[in-house]
Amino acid sequence: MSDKRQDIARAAIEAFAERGFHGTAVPDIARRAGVGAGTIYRYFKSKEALVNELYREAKSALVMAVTQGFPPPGSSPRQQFAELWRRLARYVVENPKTFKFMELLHHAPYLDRESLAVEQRFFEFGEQFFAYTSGQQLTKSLPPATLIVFVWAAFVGMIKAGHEGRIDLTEQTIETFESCCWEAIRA
Amino acid sequence: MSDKRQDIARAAIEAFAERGFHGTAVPDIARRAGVGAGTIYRYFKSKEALVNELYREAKSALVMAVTQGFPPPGSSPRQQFAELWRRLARYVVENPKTFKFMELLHHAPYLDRESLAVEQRFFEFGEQFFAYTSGQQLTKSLPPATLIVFVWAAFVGMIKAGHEGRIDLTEQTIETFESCCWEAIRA
Amino acid sequence: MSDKRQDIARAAIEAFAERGFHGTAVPDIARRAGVGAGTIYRYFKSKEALVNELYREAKSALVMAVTQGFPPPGSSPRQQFAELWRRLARYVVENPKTFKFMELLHHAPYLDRESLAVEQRFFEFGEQFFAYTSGQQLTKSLPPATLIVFVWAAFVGMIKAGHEGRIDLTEQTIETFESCCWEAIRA
Amino acid sequence: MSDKRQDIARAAIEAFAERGFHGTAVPDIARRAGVGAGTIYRYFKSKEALVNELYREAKSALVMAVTQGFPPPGSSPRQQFAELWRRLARYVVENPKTFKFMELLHHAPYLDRESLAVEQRFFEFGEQFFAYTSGQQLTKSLPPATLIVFVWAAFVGMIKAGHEGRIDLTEQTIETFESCCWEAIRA
DNA sequence: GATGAATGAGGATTCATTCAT
DNA sequence: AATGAATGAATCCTCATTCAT
Repeated sequence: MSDKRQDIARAAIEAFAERGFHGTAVPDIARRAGVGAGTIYRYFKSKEALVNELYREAKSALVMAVTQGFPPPGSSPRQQFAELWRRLARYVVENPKTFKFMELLHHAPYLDRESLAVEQRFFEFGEQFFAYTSGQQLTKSLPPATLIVFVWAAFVGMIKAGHEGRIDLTEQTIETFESCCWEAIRA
Repeated sequence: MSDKRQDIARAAIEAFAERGFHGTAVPDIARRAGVGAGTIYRYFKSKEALVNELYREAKSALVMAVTQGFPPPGSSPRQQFAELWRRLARYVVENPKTFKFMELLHHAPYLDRESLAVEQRFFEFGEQFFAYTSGQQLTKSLPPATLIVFVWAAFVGMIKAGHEGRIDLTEQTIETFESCCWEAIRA
Repeated sequence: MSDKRQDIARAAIEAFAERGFHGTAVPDIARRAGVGAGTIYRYFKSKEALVNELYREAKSALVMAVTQGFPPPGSSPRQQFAELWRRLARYVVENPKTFKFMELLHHAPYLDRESLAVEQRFFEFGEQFFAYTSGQQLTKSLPPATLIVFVWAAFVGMIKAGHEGRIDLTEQTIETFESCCWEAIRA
Repeated sequence: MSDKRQDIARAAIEAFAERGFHGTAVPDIARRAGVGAGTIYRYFKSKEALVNELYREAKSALVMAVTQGFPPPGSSPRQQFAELWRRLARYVVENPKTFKFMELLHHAPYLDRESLAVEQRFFEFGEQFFAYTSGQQLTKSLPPATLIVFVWAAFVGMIKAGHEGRIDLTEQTIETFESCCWEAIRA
């Protein structure tokens, strides 16, 4: 008993991650998903709607994975930062295609307002965290936006380099990047 | 006396930067360049050849801008790092479309072996620098690849955040990121 | 207890009348009829079979409405002509969609032999009437086919003009057209 | 030296006349015209634009054929009516496909405002004529719209019957219909 | 050399029809 | 009997590439 919507979503994310939005043909997605081309249109209004729905779902899942039960009670901000990094890494290592998909589509012109709003909420969560740590003089007194940009940049770069084979995404490496990152932003 | 190849290259880079490879039509490039569609094929064998040549040229120009007359004689490694960061930033601020183009195309499946080789040389230059600084115990004793990945990640993330309006790409911000970055990697 | 075949027939006639044969999708008909798409194929072999059956039924109903109990005993040919005109008009005013449907499909390439035969019988009835009136020297000594063509043309044009809002289909107008028509063909 | 736009127009009119708008595939038109499918889109923005442009051109040509140098100087209204009828018939006999095309498309939902405006001007010309003749008490004192509707109905019905093989479109028949028509509307 | 009209393969999407439930 | 999800052929349209001028 297969869930066709699920099959299509998975196939589409893989295909988009590999070849981009315009580089991916709807019939290719259908073939990968093991469904007829027309079937995709029973679940998604159009190719654009498909990519937007998947983007929102992926981004929301990432936010969920990171924020669910966060912060762990009794943890220090430094520990919380480490926890965030670990959660992000775990999600991405477990869903490499989904992450590539999100990064490739990031800020693409075919993302609609709603998709961008989900993206925005993701950053706001980070900003709130750093607004707090900077208030506590644990991190540099820089705009929270600057801090989250730096941290996210380092994280994304690490993952991409891993996917490109430039570095090995071992737990060790991931921790190394995390501690570099903290040293970059700590007060 | 206009140089048509130059016109085409500029137009193509802009178009690719805005809409990606598959999202850009060759006739659109021709129109932007003010030439006939057929003319593009006098200078480039195909759309793929075009994008690959442009990618190599752009990456090479970036390498040139960064490595020309580097390191400044009598400068310390710390000063050299700052100089590298400044040169990268200057190039990117002066050629925003070209940078977007490079980042968008980065590791795309239509880049050929030769283009990837240019990319590789770019990273090798960074690795050599960090091999030296780490040898001097100025930067962490991590694989040079790890350091260059971190630094490049921070740089790219900063520029992209600037393009997306998430932060302001003032000299001040650029310097801030630079010093954060150094703190992240210094021994 | 709804008669599904009836529902489908009504829905199909309306849809075909509005958008034509090729412009109407079978699932649209199903939705309008309040049945599943597959159900249509329990009652009709195919879309073509559907349109042909409906066409024959509609044309037959029109013939019925006109010829049932015709001619009224003791009526003069002139009165009979008026009666025919009135019956046609009544049928059409009461079944506007059906008339539009018939006219739109008239002589379309997907009408099969049997449907055209029903069409043919309709004209033959008219020809017989005019063969008689011409024999009586009440109408012009023209081929009956010519007379029926003229009369039917005027009738159809009147109705269509009414549907298009070019004239008002009042009883008055209908009578006016009838008397013009008679003057056109009377001896 | 063939004019491709002309080829496409002719082919499209024939195809639309035979199978209707939705029943005609763009590649079919291309094949008939002896051009590539893509070529059609160099001359017409879309299938809808194509049908609308052709409709306007056809209707305008018909108006031209009828109104050019009309009325003949020194002719009586009765003669003028005959002349109109003759001109219409000549145009239609010489351009049978174009006439079928116009009639099939008449008041179709894909005709745009501009196309309907051309249609409107056609009827207005007729109304003006009958406003004059009725003013002269030569034709019945009925609304000009009613008269033009009647006459146009008879004309169209005659032509269609001819195309369907129901009557022969000889000069004789055409004249017969004309005189019937006049008798129908004369005062 | 330069052009841009022409092409047709390939793209997104629709829809008549089937069939498992 | 009735359904409507699933299909894939066929639709309209785009675009990389060619070639006559």
